[in-house]
Amino acid sequence: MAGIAGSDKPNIRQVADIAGVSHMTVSRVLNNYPNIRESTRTRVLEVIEELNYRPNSAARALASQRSRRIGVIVDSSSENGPASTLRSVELAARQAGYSVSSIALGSDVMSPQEALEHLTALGIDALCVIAPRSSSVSTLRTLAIGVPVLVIKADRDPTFLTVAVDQQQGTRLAVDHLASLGHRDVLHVAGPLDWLDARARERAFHSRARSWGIHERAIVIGDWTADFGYDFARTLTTLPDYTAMFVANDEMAFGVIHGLHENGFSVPRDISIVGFDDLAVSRHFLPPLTTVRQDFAALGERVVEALRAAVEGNEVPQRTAIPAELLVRQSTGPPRTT
Amino acid sequence: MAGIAGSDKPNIRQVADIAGVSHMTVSRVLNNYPNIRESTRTRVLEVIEELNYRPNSAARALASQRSRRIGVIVDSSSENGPASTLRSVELAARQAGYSVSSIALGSDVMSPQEALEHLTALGIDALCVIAPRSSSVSTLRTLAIGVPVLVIKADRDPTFLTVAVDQQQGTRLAVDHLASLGHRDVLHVAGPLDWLDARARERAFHSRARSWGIHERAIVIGDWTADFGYDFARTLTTLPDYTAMFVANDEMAFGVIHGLHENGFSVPRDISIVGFDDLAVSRHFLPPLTTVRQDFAALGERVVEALRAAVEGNEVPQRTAIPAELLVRQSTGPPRTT
DNA sequence: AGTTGTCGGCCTTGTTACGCT
DNA sequence: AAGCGTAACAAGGCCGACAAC
Repeated sequence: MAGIAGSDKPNIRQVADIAGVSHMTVSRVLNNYPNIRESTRTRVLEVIEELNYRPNSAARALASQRSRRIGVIVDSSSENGPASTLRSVELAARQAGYSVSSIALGSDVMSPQEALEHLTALGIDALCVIAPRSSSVSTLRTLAIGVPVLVIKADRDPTFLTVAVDQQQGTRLAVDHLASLGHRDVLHVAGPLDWLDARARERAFHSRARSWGIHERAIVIGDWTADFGYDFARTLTTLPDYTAMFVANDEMAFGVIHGLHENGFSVPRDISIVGFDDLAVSRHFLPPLTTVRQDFAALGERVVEALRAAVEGNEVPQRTAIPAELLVRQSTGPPRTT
Repeated sequence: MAGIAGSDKPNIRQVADIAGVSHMTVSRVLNNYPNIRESTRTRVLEVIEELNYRPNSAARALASQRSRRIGVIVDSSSENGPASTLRSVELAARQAGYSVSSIALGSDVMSPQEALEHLTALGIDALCVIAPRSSSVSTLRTLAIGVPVLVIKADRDPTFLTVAVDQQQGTRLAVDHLASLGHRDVLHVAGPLDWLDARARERAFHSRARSWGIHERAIVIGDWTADFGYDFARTLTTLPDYTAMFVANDEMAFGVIHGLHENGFSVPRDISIVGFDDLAVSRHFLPPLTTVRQDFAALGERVVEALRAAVEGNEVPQRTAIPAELLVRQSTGPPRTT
């Protein structure tokens, strides 16, 4: 088309013809087989460069029965955690030569089964499940999948590989921070308890609170949204008997602070607040939010490492925990002295 | 393997054998060809159901030279706008029977060329470019791509299809709001001007400000981050001679409010702030942020509609603009009277 | 007689082109 | 002409055969 003949996409045999070898030699060069003479390899690579040849991934997937694709099922992809995790998985996957196809569950009309259908129809070598509710995990447990499955969750699992940020340790950081400021009456605003992360934080909160002798009380169960936090805080018409809150994510924490403020209370003077996530805006909230940061980039890398090992038949780390980090800002202070 | 013979994935010929037809008939049933007797179609569909047969997408892509995949290049995928757009494109694509492969530009070591390389190596039927800088668009303009390309940007383009939220109209809403509150001295805090959206908002701001007789002044050019907004606001040790700011995105607006607050100024009493995006937390910021909302869901649908039409050879809408919406909250009020 | 390097043929699964009733 | 079939093809990978050193 462009004057020069053969501007169509070259295939492996054209490369072979020009290099004066068989198509299999080209294939071996491409796949780094050992038994190729150096001069042959160079010649082939030159022709590949010259023609700007790129192997056709569909043909490759068909012949090798390997798609080099990782399927990702992501629950509530609009939440910060899941979204960040997904992006980090995508990045790590690409760097490992894999592509990613993701399907969002949650608000869509999309069950785990359907999502899995879509992905297996696409042809995936491995499956990663992000930020799942326990119900999603249960469903997946009943399904025959045929490829390695990794679930991003904190607890060890008999069926799946797991990788996660250490929710327990992150929660400990938060509770220890409050306790060392002197708080002995702390409310936990949890996420929906069918979410594994929410459950893990809730359990860890109770356990750590107990060991500090923090007054045990009923927790509040939210839905991750700032709206919930706001509505809840607006119900507090008088100062409650606790002096701090450990809120399961930053968004709810924002809502809580907003609601408290509208009711005439001040953070941290009247109540201290610790969040979880460290959103980009958290340090610019009024007041800047003390929160627990999760290293999603590391998470994505561990995920891809593990799945890749599983796919390629190498030694697989059965479970990986990534440490969390506490960022102390201005939403926490000593308890009020009334 | 599992006792029953043939627990492996069935292929089209096995379906054909059991249904007593040729594999071509099965193919025709799958692709809704017209000339198939109803009874044959039913029989084939029954066998497909029974075997739980799913066509192999790699084989399909190889034979048909169509991957039913849309490649997406997304600039700064961590920003809210791009991220939301990407998710909406993914959703719309899946509903249209397409899959999506996305590559993030920006902080990564990844040029538009490389991204395009990756995607074309994967085999895509169409390309969508999200939230691009003008430099990315220029680069792409020089590249022969071979598939329909849609760029999400506000201006018409000779080379590419375009779809976008109407930045000009959205900006008008913001400026009109401030003007009708009485503001005649407004500062624009822009995004990086090599970003098409930032540039569009800046142009629209100037044009609309002029028609209201708003005092012309140098704009401030930021980088979309809350950190920038904060640093800028901290430089304002005394009240400036303007009474309102139109900030090009909510994140910077958060930073600005934070910085103003630390300098002892109050929003909106001393200065009114309008943002752009409507993040989930914007309504819970202190004060809740007046902002311009973009309908990303509609955006994704239009994108996929247009690309699909282009791929399948139907009538293509060359350019689509989606209206924006102003949300008036509490970060804006009448100008201070000093 | 072994290694090392290369070749041709057949395989993957579905679609396109054409042809026969 | 509606309804279906056969052959060729898409772009690679696997494997046995065989030549060269």
